[in-house]
Amino acid sequence: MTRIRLYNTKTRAKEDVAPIDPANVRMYVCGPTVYDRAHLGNARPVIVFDVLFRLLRHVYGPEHVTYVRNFTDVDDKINAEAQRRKALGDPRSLEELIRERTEETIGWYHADMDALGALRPTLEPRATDYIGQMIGMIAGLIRSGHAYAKDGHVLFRVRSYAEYGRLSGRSVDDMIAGARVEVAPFKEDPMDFVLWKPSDADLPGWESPWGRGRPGWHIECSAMSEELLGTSFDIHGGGIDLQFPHHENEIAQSRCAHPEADFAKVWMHNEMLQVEGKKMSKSLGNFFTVRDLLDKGIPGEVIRFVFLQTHYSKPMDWTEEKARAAEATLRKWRGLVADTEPAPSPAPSVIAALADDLNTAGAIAELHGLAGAGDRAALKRSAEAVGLLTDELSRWEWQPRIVAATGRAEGRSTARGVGESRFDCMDRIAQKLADARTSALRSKDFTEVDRIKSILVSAGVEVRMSKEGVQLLPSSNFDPAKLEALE
RNA sequence: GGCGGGUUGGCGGAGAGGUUACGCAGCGGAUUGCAAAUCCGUGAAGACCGGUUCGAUUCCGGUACCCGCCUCCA
Repeated sequence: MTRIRLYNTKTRAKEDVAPIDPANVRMYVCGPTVYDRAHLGNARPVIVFDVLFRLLRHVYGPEHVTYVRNFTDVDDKINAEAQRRKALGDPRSLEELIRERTEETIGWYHADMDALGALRPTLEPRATDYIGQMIGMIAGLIRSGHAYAKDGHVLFRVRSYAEYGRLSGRSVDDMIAGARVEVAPFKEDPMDFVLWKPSDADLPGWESPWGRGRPGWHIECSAMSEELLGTSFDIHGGGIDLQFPHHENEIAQSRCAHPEADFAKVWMHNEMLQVEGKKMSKSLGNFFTVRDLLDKGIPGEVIRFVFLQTHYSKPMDWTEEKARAAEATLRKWRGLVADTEPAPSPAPSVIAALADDLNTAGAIAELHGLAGAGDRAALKRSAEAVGLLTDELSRWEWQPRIVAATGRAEGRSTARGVGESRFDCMDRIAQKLADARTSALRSKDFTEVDRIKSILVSAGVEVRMSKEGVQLLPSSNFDPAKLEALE
């Protein structure tokens, strides 16, 4: 069996993965707060842990891996959006507006992540469906002295957990010394964090022993992971920015609630995304969502490829240049594996790269090797192991056909599935160009051929002409409107 | 201020204490009405200063610069 090695943030070392129960390998990843479209940075953990999910399924069997990724659907930003809509005159109740907002955001999230070729996790719990478990866990922490209630709030007593700060390598005293937070009056200690907080009448709330209120952010993940994966499980993932305080707090809550258990054995953190060398932020004007890129015509598969080129533990830079290069490579590979039956299993070299702490860049290098060797079946199957060259992601590419100079069309044609209409004119124009070229080759007057070609190029269509015939390849920025002059 | 990550050829980006990463771009050639694509070939690196070693880009220490977290942003 393939030995998977992963870098464990908790021990700061690469370790062999030894599942608690190989018949049910369990992974939890912190999911999105569903208040708006996912931005490009949100895609990174999704793709990273999707590759790990695929690898675990490959090694332990698809039915022996449980992957949980939550939706945080109770949050002040969600409330703010709902209140904004209400202020704009929407007659519905706040609860209805919140429900609508989270429902539509979850729908967007699924659509966008599907477009990136990410498999859906085994379970996608919503925080609001686990309020009871959270209340139970908080009550237990109060009983054991790890938490206290004050003025409708419940706070975790950080000093009661000696190992607090272990994951992120911080000491409580250092943090207090450098802290910039003002201390709320209901806190015993500045480091204590909220488990439960009171809700006003105009905020969503649930009845609890401490009054009507809502849970703090950190308790959600502790309660859901325990309910769905147990008190000890194999892998916990998320962005490096969650390492502190979110993951530190999760560990404190869960280990204090269940001192006999380990909680997560391996902690994995992906590094952040940058855009053209800078942090993505609204103030820098380089903030964009996954949907923005898809709408610009950049295929999800291209986005995925760009992400996989950088190891998850390193900061990654998104650039237009990378997207262009990735698209060129994928075009080449897709041409190579078209109509190819995948090999029964991925190339061992690809699996070996992935098993070495998810070395996706190394895996892609191996794929280049397979492509260079012309091993189409292995390329297709191996690429699928990292979620590339899958049939689900093939829609972006128009499968070009060659219109021969003899006037007869050859080969397969048209895009598969959705989006076909965009390319409806392609065959007709290709034929027109092929005809013009046939007569030009006789008359030696290429004026008309060059005219058609330059219009196509300006519309974002690559034109290839050879003695086999004419081939048109619309690129991702193809604009059908610019072809009107040819109609 | 505290904690953490990074610095590899023109660009992107891996592994390995001694032997070609890989891709893109470039250059030379084949092919082509032009061009593209394709094919063949090819040069190019390891921030800086020390140390360990027969030998380090790879291990250790320091310096510089960049980035992130410490604020419910993945």
